[in-house]
Amino acid sequence: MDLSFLAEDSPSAAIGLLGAVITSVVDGETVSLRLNEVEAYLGRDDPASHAYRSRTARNDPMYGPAGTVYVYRSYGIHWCMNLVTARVDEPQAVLLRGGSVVEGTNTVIERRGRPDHLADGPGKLTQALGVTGSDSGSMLGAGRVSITCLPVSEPAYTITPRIGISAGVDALLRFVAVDR
DNA sequence: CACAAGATTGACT
DNA sequence: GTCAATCTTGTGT
Repeated sequence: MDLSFLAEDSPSAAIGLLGAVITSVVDGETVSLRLNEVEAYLGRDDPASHAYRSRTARNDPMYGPAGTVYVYRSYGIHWCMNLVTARVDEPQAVLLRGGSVVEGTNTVIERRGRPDHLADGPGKLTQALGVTGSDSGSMLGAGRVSITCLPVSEPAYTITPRIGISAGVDALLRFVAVDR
């Protein structure tokens, strides 16, 4: 799988991820999601980014190479998953906000504890894949998570401001696939 | 060292 | 629509 597009700036990488299929193998169970909602975070100049201030133990993976997985705990309860983009020491990432299950539906229903709303939110998507903080810092394809399919054609998408942030609210960096 | 705020979700009124 | 759960970072004392 050619993941070189992840080395571009996060907005470009985010668009390239729309329609891509991400797969995890956790506890012997394979789950695949087609991504349809992502957000770009720009790093040091982006007040909404975790890398806006200093480099810490949490955001350290953001400074790694494109294709690094960055997972953080949200509101003390959920895990949220990003894919690092751009180059080393340039802390950019794409937050995976939503997707549709294309493989392992039964496993996802079991993990989510309900038959619907399986991956329509960053915390839900991460739980569906079985990804936790222990996956943060690992590399796509080398750990439990990989990209197994890219969009076949240019994805149709809409652009909106990002969700759930209080700084940088004007930036149009959320990308939602039109044809889910 | 104390404490407020957060890239959210699900249960409840 | 409203609200609690729960932990880590960043900032101030």
